[in-house]
Amino acid sequence: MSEIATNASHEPSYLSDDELIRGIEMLFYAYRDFTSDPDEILTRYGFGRAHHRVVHFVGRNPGMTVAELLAILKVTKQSLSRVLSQLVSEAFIIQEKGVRDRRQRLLYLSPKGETLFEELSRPQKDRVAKAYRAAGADAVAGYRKVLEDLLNAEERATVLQAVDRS
Amino acid sequence: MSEIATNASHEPSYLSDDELIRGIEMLFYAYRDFTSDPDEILTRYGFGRAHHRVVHFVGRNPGMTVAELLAILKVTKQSLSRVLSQLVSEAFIIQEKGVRDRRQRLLYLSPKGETLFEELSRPQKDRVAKAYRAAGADAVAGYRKVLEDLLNAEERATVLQAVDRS
DNA sequence: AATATATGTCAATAGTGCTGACTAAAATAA
DNA sequence: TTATTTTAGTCAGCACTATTGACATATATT
Repeated sequence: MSEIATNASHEPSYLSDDELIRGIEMLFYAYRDFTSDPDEILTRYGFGRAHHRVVHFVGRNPGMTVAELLAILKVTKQSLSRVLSQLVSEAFIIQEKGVRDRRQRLLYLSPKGETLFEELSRPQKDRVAKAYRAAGADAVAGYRKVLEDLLNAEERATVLQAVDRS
Repeated sequence: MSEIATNASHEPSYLSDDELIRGIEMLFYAYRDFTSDPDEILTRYGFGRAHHRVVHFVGRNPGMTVAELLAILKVTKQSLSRVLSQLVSEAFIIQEKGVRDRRQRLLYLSPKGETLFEELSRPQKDRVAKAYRAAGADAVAGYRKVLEDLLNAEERATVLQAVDRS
């Protein structure tokens, strides 16, 4: 077994095998509950989680390209294709040819798409706000720091840039 | 719009609309990368994430019943049935009749299952350990506090009990 | 003109989830 | 004892999300 599994006594307690597994499980539980509110709303539209992800990231990054979206979601273009086509044909998302590169399809939310974005993000923002309030400023900073350090190192810069774009 | 969306100036900055959305996105990114290592291992076994979740929670709660597992995973028994049957028929999981209630099927990992559990949890533990080390004790406490507060209130007690069982 | 890039599409397959309908066994209540 | 409830399992069918591979189109770059 590794030194982590055996938890040598000189390690801080939060690095014990047990605490690490708790950290894993907490993330599972939080993500499970976190997605439950939007899932309910999406069902009413006949959409799934994949649609939510597209609406979210296009809403946050108006004018992004399909390639950029693929890089964030880490799915294949064939997977994205289905949900994106639906969202476009049902007029939640608008595609415009790129001006600099006319091969690109720049993605925007329509007003209808904006409304869906708001509807989906409201319960999640409320949930995060409630947790942030309950936990306090220091805990929030710690939460963000740990999540950041959980990311694949090679993507940390990209993600932080994406998140900090606003 | 709600008071959260408009972010009245008397709110701390971490409760601004933008910071809340960052909190949402960080969770998405962390979960995305967090599941990537096990996913790769599972592919080699012909398994998916659902198998991982079963192996994990049975490994952590030896002798748990099917009903308990369903409550944690929040899926239907029909959904669980498929993956559980596979894991049993391939001898990763052992079912034993309950002694107190012989309708129950108490779930245990076989030695083979233990091995898979260890193999799957190793990269995740390493990832969490690395993040915890980098972030430090206070940040870890904050991380755990916020995740806890993100849970559905009515399940917080259950989850914390489950996580604290060890 | 040749090559590379960005996007889209068709076909086939896999994993995960759902509902509904049913069976079986065992526990519990009347 | 008999009736009801609980726990678990199973079968059929459907939907969503994801995959790979092959190919097409338009545009940009060299």
